Amino acid sequence: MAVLKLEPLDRPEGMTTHEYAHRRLRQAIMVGSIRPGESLTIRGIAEAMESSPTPVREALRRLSSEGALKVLDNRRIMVPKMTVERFGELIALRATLEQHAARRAVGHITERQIDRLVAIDKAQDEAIAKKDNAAALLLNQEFHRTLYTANPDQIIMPMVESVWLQLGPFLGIAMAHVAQLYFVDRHQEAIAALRKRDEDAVAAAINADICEGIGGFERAAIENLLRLAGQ
Amino acid sequence: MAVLKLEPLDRPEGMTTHEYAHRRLRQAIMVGSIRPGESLTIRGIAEAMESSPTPVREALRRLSSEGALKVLDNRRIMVPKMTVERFGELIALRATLEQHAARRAVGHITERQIDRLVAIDKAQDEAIAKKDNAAALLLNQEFHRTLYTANPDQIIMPMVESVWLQLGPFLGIAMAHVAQLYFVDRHQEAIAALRKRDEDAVAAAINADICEGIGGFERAAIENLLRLAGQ
DNA sequence: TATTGATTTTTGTGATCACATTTTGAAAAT
DNA sequence: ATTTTCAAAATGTGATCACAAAAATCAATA
Repeated sequence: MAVLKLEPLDRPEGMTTHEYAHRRLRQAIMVGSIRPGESLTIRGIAEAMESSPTPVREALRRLSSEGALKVLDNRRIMVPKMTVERFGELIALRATLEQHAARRAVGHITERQIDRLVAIDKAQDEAIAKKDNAAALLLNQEFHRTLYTANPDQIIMPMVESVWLQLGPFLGIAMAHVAQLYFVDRHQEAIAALRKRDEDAVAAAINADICEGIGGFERAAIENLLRLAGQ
Repeated sequence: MAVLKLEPLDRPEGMTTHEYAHRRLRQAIMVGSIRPGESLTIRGIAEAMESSPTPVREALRRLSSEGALKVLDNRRIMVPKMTVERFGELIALRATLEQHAARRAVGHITERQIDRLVAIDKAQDEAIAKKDNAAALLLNQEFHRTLYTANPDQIIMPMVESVWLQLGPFLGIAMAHVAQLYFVDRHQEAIAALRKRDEDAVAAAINADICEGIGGFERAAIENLLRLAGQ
């Protein structure tokens, strides 16, 4: 059996086993440490995290509902393979979703929350300077999440996270094969637009942030990466 | 214990128990037959469908990941309550998601598939004429699903279904308190735009279809409905 | 050597059980 | 009548077991 490497995560008291399993698997998928196509076994995962099949199955069900995993006809479970077409769909959807989420947040976000965005952006820049890809990625996500959740009635966040999760394996491949991910972001542009409550400008900044960031990969570069990773 | 009424669904051979439980619960939520706020118990559901806690728990996990159910701090599970704000968010998100999905389908859909849309629309009109609300609702969903899934690489459909599911309970309330749901749709406009491969026109038709359909409820009417239902 | 066939192992699935926590309901006290 | 206390019932959770299906292994055959 393929040995599943699962980074141990800290487990807050009161967290259920299936929830913990969900978080650990999610994390592993997000950073691309589970190879697409590699089939996951319930017992294997349970053993790797020293628990039993029941909670692991629940975690797997959730992850498949979140689009992070695919159940085959054999009832086998795997990380979906990435294709150029799927990648294009994911980026386009991400742009649409996050522009919508940003627009819907403009009317709710407070100056205090915008200050927090500034702080997160600063921390991300520092992580980039230190060439800490993983930290930069996490801070980038936190920036976007903080913006979108400023809307208290927001219901889109799980969908945004789903897209991030489906993009995760590709990022993992990219980080493994590209010496250094060069980050470009339009966060300051977004912040300025937020201060002015300019909804269109916020949406434009978010759109550019996505399209020039991860979405900026050329088709040839994507094909190359996928080939390198043996997809 | 509150007796849970679960409409028996036909179960194709080979369908697992948790999958069957998922479908039955989903159906019940979609038509609003589970009151928001009513707490669901695993054992109660298992008993109602003559199975055991394990597969029911898996179904509940999936449904909560799909936004159809909410887990409270008590670990109790319930259908989320509807508010005017949430309703507004759901409609706005639905419009954005489905316009995107429609745009992404225009380049892929075949004339044959458009013919199928025509047939579905005709069937829906007949259901409306017969005042069969449930059938009309299902056919309306089939129309939209058929359009969006014309794109073979589409990844948005689960999200669209999630919004439908979250809107479901409200529809249930509306159908229970309004004598007759009057359906307005822009399907023929969408079909004409599809034949012309006019992406903007397709998106406009879908947007109008949503905003003038379920989204057309006035704020006062929504508040009234929610109050009637004792939310 | 490649291929078929049978046997063994692995795997997904769902029922059951034990345990801890929560909820409930009745009795007692204020 | 209201609140508090405490025991009983209900509930979520996770480990274990049995069963069937799928996969893998290996021997026999072409």
